[in-house]
Amino acid sequence: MFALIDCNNFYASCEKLFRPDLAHTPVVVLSNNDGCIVARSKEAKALGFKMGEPYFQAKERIDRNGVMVFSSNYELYADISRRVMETIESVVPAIEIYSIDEAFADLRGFSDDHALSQMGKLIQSTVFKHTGISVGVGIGATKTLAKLANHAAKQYPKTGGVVVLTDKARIEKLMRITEVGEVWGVGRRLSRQLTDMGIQTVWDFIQHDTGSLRKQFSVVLERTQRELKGQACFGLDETPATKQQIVCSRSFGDRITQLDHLAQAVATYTARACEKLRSEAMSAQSITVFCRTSPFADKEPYYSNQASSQLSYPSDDTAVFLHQANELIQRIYKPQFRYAKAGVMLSNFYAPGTFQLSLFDEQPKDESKRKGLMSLVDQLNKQHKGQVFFGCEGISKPWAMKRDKVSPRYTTRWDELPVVR
DNA sequence: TCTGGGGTCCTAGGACCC
DNA sequence: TCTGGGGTCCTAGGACCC
Repeated sequence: MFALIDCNNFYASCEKLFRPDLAHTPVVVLSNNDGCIVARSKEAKALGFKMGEPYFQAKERIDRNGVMVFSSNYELYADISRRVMETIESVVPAIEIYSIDEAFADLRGFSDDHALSQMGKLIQSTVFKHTGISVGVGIGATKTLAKLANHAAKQYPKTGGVVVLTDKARIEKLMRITEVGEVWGVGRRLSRQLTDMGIQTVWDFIQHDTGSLRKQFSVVLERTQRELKGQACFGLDETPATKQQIVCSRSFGDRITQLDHLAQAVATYTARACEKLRSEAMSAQSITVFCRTSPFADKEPYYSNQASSQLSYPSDDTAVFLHQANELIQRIYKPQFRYAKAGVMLSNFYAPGTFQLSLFDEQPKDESKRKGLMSLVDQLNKQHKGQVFFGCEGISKPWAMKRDKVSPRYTTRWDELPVVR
């Protein structure tokens, strides 16, 4: 048995946590650069604001309806997420953290519906008591069924936010009224293709012949169908797999035209990507740099390009990658464009000591001094982000992203603690 | 004027090996 | 007349997730 625990309107709920005055106010949270709406409180949902809606298009309706707007504050959300996950972990035998606001739990050994339902309610009330965040809990024989149950828990308030999906008749009833596009693993594209084939509901979908489903689509969709029929294809991953790539990219607050600004931005992203790399205790051999103009500006020409390079042996040294990144951005920069976004991708990872040199490779230099320097830089920046940085990252950063409406980092900065009067 | 960021997995096809 | 079979590795592209 699996449970899927999902925080309700997570980012919006985090913002409300320290603002009791906003308890019944509609709240939306914007993506990086204050671009799109990425989270909505239930009041904002009721007003019809959509996920992914561009802020500038919604702004007039936001003002008119007295909606409170926040820039995203990931430092806050990550800390609240950690508290939620730790609480769930203290109640259930094992969990897999699936995203910042979701976790699967293993409920093996719980025999009857009543016990499962009690467990779901216990998770819900404990998380709320410890963190102030409300969650929905869906329980089923497979992960995909737990997801479906969770969807029902959110959709139907009468459930109280906890749904146990084990009873055959109940499963059929739910599947007959749920569109196939709601299923975990069926996105926009597949959903349209399936509807075109006459498969509208989840129930239609599980009646379809498994073999032909695999032939026409892929093994991925076959597994999804099997999971919905109660055959578990996915287990609980308690230890997160080691990353295979690290990406750091941002849209700019203002368009960039100058090469030195673009190079500064790329250097900043490179430094951040290397920091993440070291926190994974990995080294990378490849780096890709990309930049592009806005795909939405139809009055100006579109340009997008990328370039990669390979080190002769893997590294986790920021200076090594900064050098590469600078060469790469010089290669793809063209002066006549207004750049909207750039990014850096690290790949080809090796754990320490696992890289195989070839007969004619030079022995890598002794890097222990560099390692010490990098770990010191990481330590200092952990205490206070941006405390130490490379000069090529720039100082004034005129291209930095917009976050005009960011709330205090209430739980992770001494000077931003909430004040009670 | 203004449209996010960071990931994973699978498949098909090409290059190459014996 | 007759033109193999079996395999790996890599990459690009497409789908999905939050």
